[in-house]
Amino acid sequence: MGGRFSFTVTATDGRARTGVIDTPRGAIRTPAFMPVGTAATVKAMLPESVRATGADILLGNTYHLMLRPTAERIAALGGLHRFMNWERPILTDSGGFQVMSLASLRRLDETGVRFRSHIDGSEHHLTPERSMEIQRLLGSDIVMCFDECTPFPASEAVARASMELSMRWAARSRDAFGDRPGHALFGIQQGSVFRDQRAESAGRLREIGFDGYAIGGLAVGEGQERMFEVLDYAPAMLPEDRPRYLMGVGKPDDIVGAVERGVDMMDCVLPSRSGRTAQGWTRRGQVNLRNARHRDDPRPLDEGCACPACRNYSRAYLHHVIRADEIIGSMLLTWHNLHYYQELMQGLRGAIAEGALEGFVHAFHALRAEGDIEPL
RNA sequence: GCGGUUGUAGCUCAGUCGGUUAGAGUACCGGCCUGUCACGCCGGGGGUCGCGGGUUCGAGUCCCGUCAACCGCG
Repeated sequence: MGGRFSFTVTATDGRARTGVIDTPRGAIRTPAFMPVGTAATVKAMLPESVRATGADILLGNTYHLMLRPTAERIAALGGLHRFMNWERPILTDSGGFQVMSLASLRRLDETGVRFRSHIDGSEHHLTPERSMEIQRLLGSDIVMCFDECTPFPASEAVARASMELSMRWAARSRDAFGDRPGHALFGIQQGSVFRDQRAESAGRLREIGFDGYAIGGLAVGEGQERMFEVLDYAPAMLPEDRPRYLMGVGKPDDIVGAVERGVDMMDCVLPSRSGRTAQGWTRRGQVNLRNARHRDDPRPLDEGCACPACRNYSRAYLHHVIRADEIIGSMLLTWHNLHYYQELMQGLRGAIAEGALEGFVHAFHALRAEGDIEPL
């Protein structure tokens, strides 16, 4: 697929930016929230429903798709977009997160990582070169460098060794990716919570040169305060004219804080996973639909929300189908959560465009401070 | 009427040779989830061991009686 990949900032407000990433598969409005579709599906959602929430781009995952159904099979079937019926942009993670999350199932050395499959025990050698190949076979629009997501807490020495390994892998990823018009390769900054390491990582990535730059190794247990401390300096270390992608974030207030600090893209499993574990995210905060107080409540989850779950169903119904473990419970709550996240992003984009971000953020926190609606 | 089996948490059950404050699953009440090993994980409340007597230092456990349910025979 020929064509362009470009990023245009259309407005700024403080450190925050809004704009658009153009790709041959369509535009991505920024700041963007990307729902996670690890195994070629945003769980409990049809792709057209995900699109209806306002998502411009989805995530897929190298590690999971490599194991099942395999990248070669997906390529033979016409690529990931066609396979999963999502024609818009897809960003694929490289497997770097699984280097951390599946630490007990893998062995790491300079060449890469050997994983023992959690599905059938088979062994897979994931290297920067193999990760690039898999992401090419999938047809990913935005390819992520193969890295190691540094766990938290990590000592300065451990964090440095991890960051330096990721930088060597970034160079190898760049070489292996080659020149693919219309497809982007993003580098990933590491360095844990150490400012000098973040700066060094950013410098090495800029030297290599990427189409976009991710901030990795955050939201891994350090807490919001320390994450924001890093975000107070990390984005400015990355090229201003390229998208900045904060990986794996987050809760709504994490997202707002990250956008205020200059982040353009984010992804998180939280709205979709929470949707399957009874947690609803609304303008008023987090609501556990399993709680008995919803049992007789005829009101919608969020009276101001236009999603199907809020338009057509009561809290009592959501409570019932979730408690009864009915599939539609996961469907409705996931739909709502993704809708709310996208509405939040739209609000942030609009506020930045109008130079009104401060007021928007103030209102965001004020409504949350009120808490959920009173019980009946 | 006779013989047998079974009565332990709301429900389904475990409980060794009689031995600490009687357990599990589920249900119930609540919490958690951040580049998805995830329809998952964690915590909490809840019992006059059918009832009454007896033996014993000590009984859910052994003995006697009794009530109930179920099975079989009349």
